[in-house]
Amino acid sequence: MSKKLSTEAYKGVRDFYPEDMAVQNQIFTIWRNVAEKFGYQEYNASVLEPADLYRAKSGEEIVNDQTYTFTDRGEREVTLRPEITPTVARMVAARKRELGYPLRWYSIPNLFRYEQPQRGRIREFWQLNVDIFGVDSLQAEIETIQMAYEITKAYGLTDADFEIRISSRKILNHITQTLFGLDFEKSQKLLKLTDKKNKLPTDVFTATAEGILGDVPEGKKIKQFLTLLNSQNFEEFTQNLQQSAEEHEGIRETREVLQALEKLGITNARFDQTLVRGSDYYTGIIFEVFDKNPLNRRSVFGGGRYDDLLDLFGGEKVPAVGFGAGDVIARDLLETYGKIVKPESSFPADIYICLMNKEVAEYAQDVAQALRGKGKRVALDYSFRKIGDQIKNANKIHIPNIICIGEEEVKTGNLKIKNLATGNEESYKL
RNA sequence: GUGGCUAUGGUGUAGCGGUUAGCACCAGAGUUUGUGGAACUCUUAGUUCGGGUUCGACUCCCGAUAGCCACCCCA
Repeated sequence: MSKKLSTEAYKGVRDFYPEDMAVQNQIFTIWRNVAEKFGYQEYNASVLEPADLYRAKSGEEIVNDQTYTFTDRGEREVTLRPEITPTVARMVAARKRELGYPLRWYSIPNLFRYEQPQRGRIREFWQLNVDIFGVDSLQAEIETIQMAYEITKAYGLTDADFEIRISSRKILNHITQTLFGLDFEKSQKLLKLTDKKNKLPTDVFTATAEGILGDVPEGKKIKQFLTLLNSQNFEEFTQNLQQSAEEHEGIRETREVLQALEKLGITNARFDQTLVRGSDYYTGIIFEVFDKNPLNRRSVFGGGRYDDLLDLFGGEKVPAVGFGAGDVIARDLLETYGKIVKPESSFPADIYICLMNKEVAEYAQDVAQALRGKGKRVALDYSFRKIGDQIKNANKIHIPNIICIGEEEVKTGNLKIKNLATGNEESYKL
């Protein structure tokens, strides 16, 4: 024999044994139920996309370092999709004129990212993506946030376990560009820093911000910046923003969303000026669902408005709002909050037919087929072992009822369906 | 990409510079049992891989690989 093959899965990807698949299906069911409850249609696409699709939006560096990209035999550069938003944007743009708006679409794609695996981050994962196209108004944001809220509740979290953080790119850009007069590049830098505020020591954060703002002599900007970031709530923030605050679009929108959510009974939404999100394509409201449990402390959902993304494909604008939710964190949450459905309750079959010897095989097949005709799921044991061993096997693979077939049953046609858990017997005649 | 920790039968683990590498579960064989999630007996199977130090390495050192954690990044 030559070198033995490893039984391990490829780095950063998972095998789904039946018990893992059961959990995966449980998660997908939660996602599908909520998406369809809100009238969303499912779509999908190939995992392969031309590399240019991601270069256009994310830049060369991200494509080279963080995706699986290769050259095919026709010299085309191909990437395993690291997200599906560019794909859905492409699909919508391709049929822009013939699709009816508002367009509500969802998908559960597997995505690939070439990263160092760690808790909550692996190389292949599944993600629910929900997008609504063609809605200018804030109703789109409100609706998708409501969906994120419902899914989080379905994971088993209570309102106190998580919070919905809401921010606005319009406000953030207003601060960096209008208020502080930063150019695009510096603005991006400051926003990235803002996103990390809670992770960095205060003095490091302040020093770095000062460097970007570059007003060392007076220090007026940095003072104002810190005041804004340290605002305890939305009202305090708007007051600190002063002058044009009331008229500013971002402020108005954020207030409207917060109020609408409260009216819907969603009380754990709050404004968070340090929420930025990595993606450059967001144009308005952005939001995240955040688990407050110290075990997770991670973003469960993230999304926002991206009105300009479809411009990449030319033609007129299509406004869009969407969010994504990963299966890895969903699994962690279901585990944390004890919502995993035990595999014992998901039987592969209803009835297990135990054969005493080879002679009864044909008869047993007939019985099985008759029961299947009545909508029962039936599996047979072909080992012809001792009846005790066959029952043991039925228990191991979680089949609740058995029928034993030997010479006597074939002769008389009297069958007994026995429930292994309760011991109850039910007569059955073929 | 960088750093820290880890790696023992299929699974979970114990242990040691010289041991027949121990235990539990699982699996397999057999005995008993026509209805029981059974009992009893026996068996198989392991030091991740590649170097080095040593009389001798599962044990110590280096490298690779994989896992966990953190950084980076996070679409």
